[in-house]
Amino acid sequence: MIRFGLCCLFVEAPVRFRTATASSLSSLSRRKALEKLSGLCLANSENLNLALKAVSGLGFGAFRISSGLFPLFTHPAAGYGIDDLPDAGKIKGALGKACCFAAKNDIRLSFHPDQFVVLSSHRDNVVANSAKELEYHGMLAELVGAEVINIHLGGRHGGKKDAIERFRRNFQKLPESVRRKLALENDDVSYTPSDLYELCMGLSLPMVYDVHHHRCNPDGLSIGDATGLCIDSWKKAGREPYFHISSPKNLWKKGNPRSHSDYIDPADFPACWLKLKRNFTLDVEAKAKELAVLRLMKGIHGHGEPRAGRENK
DNA sequence: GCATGTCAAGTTGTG
DNA sequence: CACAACTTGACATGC
Repeated sequence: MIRFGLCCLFVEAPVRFRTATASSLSSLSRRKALEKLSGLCLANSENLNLALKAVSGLGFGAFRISSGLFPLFTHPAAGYGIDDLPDAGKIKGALGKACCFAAKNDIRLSFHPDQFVVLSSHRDNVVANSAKELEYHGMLAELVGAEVINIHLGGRHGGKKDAIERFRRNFQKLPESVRRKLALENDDVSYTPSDLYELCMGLSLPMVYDVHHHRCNPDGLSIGDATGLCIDSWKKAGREPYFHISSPKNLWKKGNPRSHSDYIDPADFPACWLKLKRNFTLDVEAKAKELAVLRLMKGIHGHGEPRAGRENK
């Protein structure tokens, strides 16, 4: 069984998350700023409940929660703690409700902190900010019962070998509560599944397999082989493997193949995934959001096998 | 109202 | 060297 996952947003379902800019808050008193942030956090926590209901209603089994759920939480000037917010109690209540709903309806929750989290950076302040950001995600994950915080390894200053060592060192300094939720994903320019596998197994860190990134940044492994490595890394912890899929804009023609298209081209769905005996989670990264997930589900379950294609490239 | 420029942050590759 | 790409849209501003 494939557990299909939606990433962060909806295009059709009336669920929207709110945000604020640091500059707009800077003109307010601290008290006013915290009031405004509190309202946004509460609205977003309630919107998360709407999002999970929609996810469940559409028949999806996973949801990636936007990192912006608490706007500007780690910002150097505008940042705050949850207990600084006037609505802290209500916010925690709404998140607890989301947690229960997800558990009851078997919705797997994850986070994917953005590109600013670079544990392999050679710059101390970048690493410190990354740790802060991960602790924020860890706190939210505890409150909503999210299982996975998925990140990339990061840059490769000084060569991949050195960068991996920096990552290892900085990873080990993170609180245990954060470490046990982290997962590492192959990226589209630097680190391939082969680059990550040994590190992941050594740190008991599961590996998220993004097949599109693997096609952009290949390592000689077939998709089947890389899928196997990913499954291994999750099996070790007795957890369900996690994959990502997306299709490039412009159908692999010239231009940047890295940007995402509205829908998943059925030919981009690896045929070998249909033969897997074990359950897995598949996040669908596509601009048409829930419509793209629905279309892919229909393509897989409704009309037999998708066309086999690009098995290794 | 509505159009449009702007948002905290890192790293890499392209034109 | 500027800019786009990475989960992206929503907010703030000015007409």
